[in-house]
Amino acid sequence: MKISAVKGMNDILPEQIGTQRPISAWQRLENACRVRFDLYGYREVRTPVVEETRLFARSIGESTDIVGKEMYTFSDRKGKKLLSLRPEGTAGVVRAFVQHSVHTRDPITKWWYGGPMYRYERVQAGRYRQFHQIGAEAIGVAEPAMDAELLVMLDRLLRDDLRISPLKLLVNSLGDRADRTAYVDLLKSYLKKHLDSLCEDCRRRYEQNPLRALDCKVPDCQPVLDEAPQIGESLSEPARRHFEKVLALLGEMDIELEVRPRLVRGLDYYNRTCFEFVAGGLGAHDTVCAGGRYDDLVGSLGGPRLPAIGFAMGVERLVMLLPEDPNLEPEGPRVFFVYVGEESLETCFRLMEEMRESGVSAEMDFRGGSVKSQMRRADKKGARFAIVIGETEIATRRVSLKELWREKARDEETISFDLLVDSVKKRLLMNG
RNA sequence: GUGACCAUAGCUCAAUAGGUUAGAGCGCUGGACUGUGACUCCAGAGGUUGAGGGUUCGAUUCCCUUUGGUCACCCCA
Repeated sequence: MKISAVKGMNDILPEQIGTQRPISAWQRLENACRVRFDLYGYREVRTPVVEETRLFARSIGESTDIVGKEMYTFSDRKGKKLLSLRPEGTAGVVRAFVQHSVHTRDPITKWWYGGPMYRYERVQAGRYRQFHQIGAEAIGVAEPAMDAELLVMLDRLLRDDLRISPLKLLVNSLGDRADRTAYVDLLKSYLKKHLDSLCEDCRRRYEQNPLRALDCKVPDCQPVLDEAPQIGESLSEPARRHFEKVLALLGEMDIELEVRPRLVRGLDYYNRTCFEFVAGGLGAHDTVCAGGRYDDLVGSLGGPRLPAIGFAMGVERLVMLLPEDPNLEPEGPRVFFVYVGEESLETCFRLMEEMRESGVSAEMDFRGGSVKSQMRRADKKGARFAIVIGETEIATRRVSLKELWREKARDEETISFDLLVDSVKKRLLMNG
């Protein structure tokens, strides 16, 4: 019986298989995030993969596709509670923040998180059922500088640290709740007049979520949408000033961006600033990072009425775009021991461990076989040195150190057992 | 939920019009060198042609069903 991984859930292997990047690419991305977030005062938080379903329903929105049809939901053994695999990270993080009354210790909380998320969707390029997000949330600051700092941090991370290119930052303001409801009314009455020139999907959106119609890609819809009222015109004075300040601060830092009046977000909780980083070369899903302000969410989950802003990055999408690492380390052992006969196995075993204890990676092939086949393996693993140990070496307590990689370098020098480790270390220090 | 395309060795792909024993490169194992890799040469292992059914003297090839994969729509990171 051959069992393979569940559809849409992928293995990440040490080496590259097909288009699936090796785990080293993931590690590079994760390390870059860790370093960058630390620089800006974000601390890591880890929350469970499973939460009560109501948490997601309340925060993400009952009417969203995510909650309506994409969650992995089940009842636990006792049957009382409905649980779900998390479809995104913010809800759980905010829940943890509220549950532990974190705001009582510090009025400002900056947290980052990462891990697998789950959505039951048809898989497609850049979209999986188990996928990974790395995100951050800054809770407690309403000032526009917070928005700007977050965007500067992301721009530096994506552009400078990860070298994602091409990359575009799109921003918009959704206004406050009242602005949004006023605008939705305005938009609806406009769309109503043009329903017959809109596509089928847009007519459905008109009923369900008019804002999403603005995102429509159907060419025939564009003329109508271009003429549609823009949310910018419906912003309250404070919301407008907030947005302008964000843009001013970003301009100050020479952050390149595009204001997209038609940019909206899929989750219900966003207000004011929202943004998206889009890259090329990913098929239909070019967004690698998205987020925005959610000033009402913490309060609505039973916590203090604190403003917040956050984002999430799609790890699979970013990893796919990560340029090859120019200075990739050879991952093989530095030293490979080759043994000839049972007695030399013991000697190799001991010397190999001595090598490792002093910090030099070493391996051997316990399966034995011919010296040739063991040497082949040493080469294949990318070892720097090979050491063959047989009867003569044991008798003289000396080994010859063969340097691989080099074409000629026949400098097989004999070294006594006692000096072996030091000698290898010295050579490693001398040239790489 | 809707639609399109694909499926042959571990990987990438061949196989004339439906024809005999399904091939190649890479990888793997071994040998040439009985204690020395990488280069070269030689050999070997590895296939229910995704699965099931049908048409046919004969199916990798044509038809149906099914499973899996890929991509797009919806939606989203």
